[in-house]
Amino acid sequence: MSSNNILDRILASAKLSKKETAKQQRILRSAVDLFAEKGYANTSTSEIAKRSEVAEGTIFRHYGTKENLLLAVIVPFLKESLPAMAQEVFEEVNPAKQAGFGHFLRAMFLNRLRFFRENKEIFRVVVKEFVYRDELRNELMAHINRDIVVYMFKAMDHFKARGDLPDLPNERLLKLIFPYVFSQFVIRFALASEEPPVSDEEEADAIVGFVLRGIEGYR
Amino acid sequence: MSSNNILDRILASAKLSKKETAKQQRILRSAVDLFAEKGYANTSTSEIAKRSEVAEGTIFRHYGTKENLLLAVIVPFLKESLPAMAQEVFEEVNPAKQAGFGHFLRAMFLNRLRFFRENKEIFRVVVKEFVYRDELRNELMAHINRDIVVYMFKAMDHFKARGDLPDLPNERLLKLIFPYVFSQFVIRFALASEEPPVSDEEEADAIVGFVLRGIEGYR
DNA sequence: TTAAAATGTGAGTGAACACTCACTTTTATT
DNA sequence: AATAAAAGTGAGTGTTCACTCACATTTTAA
Repeated sequence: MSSNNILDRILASAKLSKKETAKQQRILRSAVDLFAEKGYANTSTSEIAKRSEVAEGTIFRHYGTKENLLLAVIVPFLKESLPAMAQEVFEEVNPAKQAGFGHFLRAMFLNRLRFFRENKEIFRVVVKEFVYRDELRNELMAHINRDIVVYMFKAMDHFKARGDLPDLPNERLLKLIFPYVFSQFVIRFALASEEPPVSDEEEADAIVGFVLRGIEGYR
Repeated sequence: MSSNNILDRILASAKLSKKETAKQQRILRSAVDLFAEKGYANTSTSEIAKRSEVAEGTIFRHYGTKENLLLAVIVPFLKESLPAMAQEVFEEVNPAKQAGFGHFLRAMFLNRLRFFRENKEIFRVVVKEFVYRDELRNELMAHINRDIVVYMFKAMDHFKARGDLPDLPNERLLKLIFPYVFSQFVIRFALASEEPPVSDEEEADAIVGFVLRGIEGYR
């Protein structure tokens, strides 16, 4: 393995993609399903070939290695889900336009809830491998800290200036809020076998309410 | 694989254990370290043999299969950590003796924090495999629901009767509290590379406070 | 229409894997 | 001290794995 880190390789491989063959799409679909179900390490390339009704050689013609196939699955998801938290969401969910931190948090929660639901299988793959592979996790965390957390801090400063958020250090606030919200996604989409029979809005109200009251105590 | 479920096999294999050889202990130690670091699927038995300075055959003499070795690692931990939550903790942390739900929760948090810290490596193995293996997770969850949740519900009823806890359905309360508390353990011991420079008591106060205020809103 | 490039194939390959077994060494029993 | 039982060994085994490659088919470009 060369000196490149994973994210560089992710971006590089994403650049290469022109158009996907029908067979490529079938390969990716099968890979996502199998990785989500049994994990990367327990899925063989011959199994993926069989399910996609494709010769095993075809997989390697397009992706070169099994590892690259995993990246081809994860890349588009990360490219959408992580920066989205920083850009798309921050526009749709513009802090300046929101009535308060609660509304902002609620909008973010609902936005990501729907995105993860639409990409449930890939989310499962990412969670599994995030826990399983230290190297991948460390590089992802570095990326998140570098690019995403900055935006969250900006939003928090905004609401703190408006007196809508207690004047705790940003880092402390994030550590109180983020694990709680994210654990809901992990439980719902990666661990539980089925979703609870509650509307998204009710769920959002409950969780945001919980978080807001929890934070308020520090004022 | 026979009709036995995992937990039955766990209990059966635990029954067999008489006394451990020095080499057996070295094997278990190496297995824990390697499983925690790279995951079960990415660790080979020859690697475990090498690190424990033991012939590969010795591993199979004692454990029969690689899968059984994993169970031999996980069993004692589960036998201590899960029932402990139901018995030891509920005696040491007797609901009737606690000033209130907050004190009870705080005591439980500190108790498990210390236990997981002492068994950090095994905790990492369990978390990794819990996320990675659907079958193991489902059986573990069934066990937790059957044996542990019952105790938690009893404690909650106790505090509700004393008016120390809002009169929400137990299930709902648990779903609000448990993910938050447990995610703290997962982040701290399974995902983060080092522990934060905060005293256990401060951490307990922060988290319990957060949870209590979050719940109180529902009154 | 034809050449070239891209896509697709599946038998084949070496390495790694979990596990076996005939045998040796150590420990426990009398 | 003799014997049996338990623990330990490592070369060997069959299987599975990711990956290759010479060739076939399809698509694109001129």
